[in-house]
Amino acid sequence: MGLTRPPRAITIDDVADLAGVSAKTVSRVLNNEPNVRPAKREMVLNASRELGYRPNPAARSLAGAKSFLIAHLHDNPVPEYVTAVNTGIYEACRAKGYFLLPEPVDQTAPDRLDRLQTFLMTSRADGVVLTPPLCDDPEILALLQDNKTPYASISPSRRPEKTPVVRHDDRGAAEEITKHLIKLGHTDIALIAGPTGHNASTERQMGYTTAMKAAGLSIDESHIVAGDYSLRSGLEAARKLIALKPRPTAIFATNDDMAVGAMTAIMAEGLHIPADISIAGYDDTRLASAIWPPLTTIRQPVSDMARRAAERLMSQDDDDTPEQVFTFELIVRQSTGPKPT
Amino acid sequence: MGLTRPPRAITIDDVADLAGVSAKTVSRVLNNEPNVRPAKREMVLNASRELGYRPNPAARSLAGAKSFLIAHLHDNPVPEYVTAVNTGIYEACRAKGYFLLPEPVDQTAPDRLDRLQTFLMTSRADGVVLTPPLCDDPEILALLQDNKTPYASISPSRRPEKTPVVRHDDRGAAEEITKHLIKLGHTDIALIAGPTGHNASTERQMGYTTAMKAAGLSIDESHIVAGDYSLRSGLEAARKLIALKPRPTAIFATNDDMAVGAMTAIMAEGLHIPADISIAGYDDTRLASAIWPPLTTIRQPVSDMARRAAERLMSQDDDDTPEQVFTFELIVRQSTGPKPT
DNA sequence: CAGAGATATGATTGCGCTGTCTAAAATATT
DNA sequence: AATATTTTAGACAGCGCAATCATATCTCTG
Repeated sequence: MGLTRPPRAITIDDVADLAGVSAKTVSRVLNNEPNVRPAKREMVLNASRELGYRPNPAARSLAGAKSFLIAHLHDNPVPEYVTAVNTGIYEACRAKGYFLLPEPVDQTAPDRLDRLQTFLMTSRADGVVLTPPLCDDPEILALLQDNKTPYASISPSRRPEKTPVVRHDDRGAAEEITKHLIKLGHTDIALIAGPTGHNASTERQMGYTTAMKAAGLSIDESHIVAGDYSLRSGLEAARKLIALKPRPTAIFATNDDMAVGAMTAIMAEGLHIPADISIAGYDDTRLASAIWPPLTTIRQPVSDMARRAAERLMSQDDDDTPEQVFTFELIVRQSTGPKPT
Repeated sequence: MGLTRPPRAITIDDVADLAGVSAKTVSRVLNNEPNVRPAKREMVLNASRELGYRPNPAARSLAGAKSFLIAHLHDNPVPEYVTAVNTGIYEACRAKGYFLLPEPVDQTAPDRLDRLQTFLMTSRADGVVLTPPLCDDPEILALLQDNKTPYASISPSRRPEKTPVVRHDDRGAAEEITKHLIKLGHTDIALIAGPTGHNASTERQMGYTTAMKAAGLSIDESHIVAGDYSLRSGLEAARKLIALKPRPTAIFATNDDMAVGAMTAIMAEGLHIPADISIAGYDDTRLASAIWPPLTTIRQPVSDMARRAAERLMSQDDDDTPEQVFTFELIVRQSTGPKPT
């Protein structure tokens, strides 16, 4: 074993020799540079294919002053979200011959800036993708600018100037799912809100309010209960809501975890979903489709957004549309149904 | 802005000049090579610190024929697991100046080997960490060997020879959690098993059987229901179990998702946990501590195992202990209680 | 069909670091 | 004290590629 392997990796010169051209021409072809006649281009491509040539990334980086690395700076407790973002960036990178370098950042750590600085210098990443809450950290943004490292933000609260931003329409989505409940005949619709101060949380609550007002429905103060995005908080919020008289016939929880918590509380009470109460969530997590009944929810295209963010970082063309808003998807499943008669 | 930044990055020669030594000596110091007098070592370290020098990774790779990259090949649908493994590898890498390169592999894709080959050649990763099910794919293992890429496996079914392996004691853990239920007085203990053919699943079932037999308890055939690790399957399995007469007073589900599904079914039936039925899970996912009542479960130190796997890949010392077994942790929460009287 | 202009190709250099080899300094040995 | 041995330090080359610039080839124009 091993004897069949070449002792030395194939270099650009090997390809050049086989194709009968200079190394520079091979380089031009493989980097899609102009000024190569089609005939030679073909020869190079054939030779390259025949030898199974792969450029040495270290050499490319050193000579070209590019690392072909896109970093993903993240500090989000939800593995599902992080993974989805990773996936999107990965796909964009793969398509362009880049690599994804995930880098966790502890936003509460006092030395986070030092560590980030070290990371940027040692990795030499060509660009970084920022997810909440890091994309709202002014010190981190400043550090990136000082380092002249391009960055793109996913769903930031404030929009940094002149940098690519992708987001999705939280408010519109919340409005849409509330409308869905209204269409089913519900009028007493409760909201389990997210933590205050959280941007998406505020937006989602506003969407709910907008839809209710647009339908001419009054919003009872007691129908809005705050949670903290945890399953437990959803459970407790639902308990309060169930106790109300008259009882709301539908609950919109602003994330899936809280919705599932609410479902647990409701079922524990001997009530049925959606016969007695409809439940809607937000995020379309794995849980939403796993639980029974499966949850009506909103899917935001996290991976798509991340892919786009990475693409904008890698593309040459300057920012034409600096902010890009992605559409959501209302996913109707069995947890919502007509208002009980 | 930007004018304060140096136009050129700091090189090893800058450090060498400031320290009054040769570049090679700086290199020796920074790579912890021997044969540098303490005095000079200090000077180099000071100069390096003063300039904030960071070696250029591309140059290091090119000259040293090492990429300082550890890849994580994964094909697991559970984001939590993937993230935990990533975290462990990341930490090990960070400590040694390496970087983590995650690479999803679609085991069902017909071109998976080509893609993997390309990945190995283009990334030049120094080593890869394999997680199930990839670590049991003979073709992938062969490909890695052909490429002379060192690899370490986490919880493989079969143990590849002469390669580092880390695992945890599935059987022992299942035995332990079953014993926990027995100690609480339960005798009719049901099992929601995992998919057949899955190694961990088999082991966990064996642990259950062992504990039951050791306690002199008979295992009713009807008390063992197969699931597929999905929440839904746990729900359905629990429905069957609840319908039994006499009803089991405890259920051990071989993963948390199925346990939560079972809890949903039980509560929907108007039964109480753990007053009427105790539930135990496995894996200590985020869900386990989020749900109410929180789930008694087993925590396997996934991140620790991954960290160790990566460390073994990076360490020079040849495999002393080729297989390393990690201990589990029984986490007792409120979902299990004494047998109802 | 000659010369200007455009396009295509190659020779050379250097990116920043580490491996190898050799020379100098320190230490050990007789 | 002189030599042998080991340790420490530096000179130099080269990793594989892309940028630069020089040269060769081609196309167009009058």
